Amino acid sequence: MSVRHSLLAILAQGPCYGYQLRHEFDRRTGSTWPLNVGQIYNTLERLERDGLAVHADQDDHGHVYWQVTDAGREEVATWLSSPVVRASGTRDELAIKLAVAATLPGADAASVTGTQRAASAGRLEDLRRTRESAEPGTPEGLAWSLVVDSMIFAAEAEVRWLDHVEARLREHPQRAMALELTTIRPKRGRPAKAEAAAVA
Amino acid sequence: MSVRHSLLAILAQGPCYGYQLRHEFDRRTGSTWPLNVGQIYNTLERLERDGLAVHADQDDHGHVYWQVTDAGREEVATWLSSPVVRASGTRDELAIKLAVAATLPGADAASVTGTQRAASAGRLEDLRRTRESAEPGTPEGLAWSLVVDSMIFAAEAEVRWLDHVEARLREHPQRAMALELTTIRPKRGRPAKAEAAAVA
DNA sequence: ACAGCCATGTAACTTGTTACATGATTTT
DNA sequence: AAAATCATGTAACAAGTTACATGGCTGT
Repeated sequence: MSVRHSLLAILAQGPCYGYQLRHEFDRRTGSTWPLNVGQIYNTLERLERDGLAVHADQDDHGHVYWQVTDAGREEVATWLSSPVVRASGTRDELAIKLAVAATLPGADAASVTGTQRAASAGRLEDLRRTRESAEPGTPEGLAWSLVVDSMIFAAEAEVRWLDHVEARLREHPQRAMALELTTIRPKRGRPAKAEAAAVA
Repeated sequence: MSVRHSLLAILAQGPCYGYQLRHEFDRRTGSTWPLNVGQIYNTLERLERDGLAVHADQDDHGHVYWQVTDAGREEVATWLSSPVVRASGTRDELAIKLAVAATLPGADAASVTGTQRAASAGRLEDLRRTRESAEPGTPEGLAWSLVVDSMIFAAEAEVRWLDHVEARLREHPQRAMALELTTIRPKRGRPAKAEAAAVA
């Protein structure tokens, strides 16, 4: 919901037209996650469907402007005043992957962590190098550096966790974590529908 | 794609039926992100559609078994041997939100970071308390502790980043980061379609 | 008898995302 | 004249997610 909410929040600053919204989003997020233009128009239509935004008048140039509604403004206020909750609902792809790989008798968890560690460490280096080339003065530069920093902090945590996992894997051989497939509750001799049908 | 891939990877250990797959996924991820049963059947159908899994025979109990195909096995191998790339494509909800909030003249970025910091720190405490209650011996406990640790590491990084952002916000008043809405490239006097139509 | 789990499935819906069509205007 | 950018939109799809319908079996 972050794209949707972001666009709505920008719109709450004043009426915008579609293309402009992309521009605003892109420079605010440091062009880190560029938005496909089509998505803007989709999102605007969905915002309208949900009563959070409406069409406004066109300007001299024929730009199709959009405006936030009262409900939309409320939605933005709620969004800004409530934390992003990472608890449940947000699945961590990497954590899932490693948990599954580590408990899979047929997989080599150590090689998974190895590959991932190399990739994450490489990415971290890239990010740090990128970080140097920040233009400190401009507002765009400030916003951009915050975004890059968030990625750096996350990548550092990822690498630390991977080291931690590798240590655990060294302590316990994978055999200690592997989970065989289980039949949920083996009930022998239960006459099943299919069997019954075959008998009949 | 993590759910899809996880289910396929579990399936690659041996034929499973739907309900069993949920069980396997849940215990491997420490029941941290419980899976709605319906999603299993959806995913299985989609895997079949994509040629990665097929129906197998039913057993005595009438369980509908599924089997991985060669293409599916290949897919699993590729998944396990390639890193999760967090670079582009993966949007960080919190980073987006803060970047947008910080550059919005009408928003109070400091209160956003404050709320989020409190929430994240609270969550971190919960996680650490949860961590204590790990059953160390069992394979399930080992896998579960890895998942919890990943969340702890991530939450720590989040709190650290938020502190970092708050420091930056204190250095620069929000005015220094705020971005006014811009007209992309103001072109005066351009005869627009709408205007031309109105004139005609 | 009844609650609850096991088990399969279907239908609908959400956000995010891309590919494409279309045309005006600007730059080279 | 051609290429690039501005601008609006449409159509389709992916993955995830939920709600619901439908049964059989199990323990109390």
